[in-house]
Amino acid sequence: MASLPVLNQPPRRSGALLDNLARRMRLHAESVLKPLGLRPRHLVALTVLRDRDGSTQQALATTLMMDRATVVGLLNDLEADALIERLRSPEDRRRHIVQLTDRGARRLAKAEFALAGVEDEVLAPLDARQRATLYELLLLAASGTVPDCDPGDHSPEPTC
Amino acid sequence: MASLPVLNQPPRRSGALLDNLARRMRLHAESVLKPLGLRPRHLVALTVLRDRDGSTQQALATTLMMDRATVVGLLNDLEADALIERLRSPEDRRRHIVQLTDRGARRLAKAEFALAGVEDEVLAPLDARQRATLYELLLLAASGTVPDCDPGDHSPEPTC
DNA sequence: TAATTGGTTTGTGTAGCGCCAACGATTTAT
DNA sequence: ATAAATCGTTGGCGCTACACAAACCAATTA
Repeated sequence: MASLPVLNQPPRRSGALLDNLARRMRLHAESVLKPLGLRPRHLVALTVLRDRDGSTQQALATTLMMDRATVVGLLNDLEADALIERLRSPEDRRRHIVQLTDRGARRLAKAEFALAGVEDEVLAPLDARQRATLYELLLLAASGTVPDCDPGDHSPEPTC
Repeated sequence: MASLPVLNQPPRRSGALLDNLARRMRLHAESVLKPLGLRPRHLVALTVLRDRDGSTQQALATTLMMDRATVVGLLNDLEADALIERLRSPEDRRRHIVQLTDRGARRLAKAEFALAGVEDEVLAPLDARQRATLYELLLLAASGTVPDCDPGDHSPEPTC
């Protein structure tokens, strides 16, 4: 043991703050999303689908850590709006392959664009670089991967 | 506009990821917190109180962005367990000053310690430094200071 | 005295989700 | 061929958490 003098402090878990921040974001997001026919839950699914397109529903449930039944309901909503498609897998015809449609991608982009104000309000104390860092940390934590390391990389360490 | 070539990409809002991550954390945290007689919502309040001890309930509601009535319920739970105290403010005896008790601080530390496993699971892809960064960003965003706004201002427009 | 404010209680409504059970369709194991 | 397991689907039950509104007391301010 060499150099970690951080034993006296309480651990300072992020869970609670995460909870609070998510609630606040959600609260404001709802009204912004409503004109687009979306609810926060849908945005979660779409966001994941953008990076994990062509997933099985099962795989989706695993990534999202959600019950299968819940995912089904989610996808029903999205499919009813033609934002995603369900295709039968050729290899195993029990499976459904979930595909983001063009319409879905466009809607997602539109929603994210519309959410600028919400983020500005909730993440007000954070400057642009801090927000970028936050996003990267969240993405890393959520999916374990950084899809494409873009040039605007502000992460504190060279993960990519 | 000088050096950021990031205009073609979708905005990549953090909201959805925040939502998902918070849900996952919460899901695991519930079972860990139950033996301690706490629920996630309580931990949120305690965590904020650690940094904003001696706040008015109104101030608490503002920082947490919660309805006053909801905060009352929260504090009722905590006070029933002697984790916080409500003291009348000497200056304005209408107000209640919320104070974290020793018991409350100890309970919070205990809870955070117990949540180590949960965070390890949910934030697995993040190393210690990244987690620290995440916590700092979350805390900054959460307790983000409405200092210039005079306390009497409840108007819906964020003019300040 | 009247109006306002901080906190409290109660009730109504909603969103989101976990969990379980049952079912068709399909695949795999025996 | 028959049985078992798997994927998606539907429906139902229950729970947490919260917003919102109304009405109230106590204390402060006009």
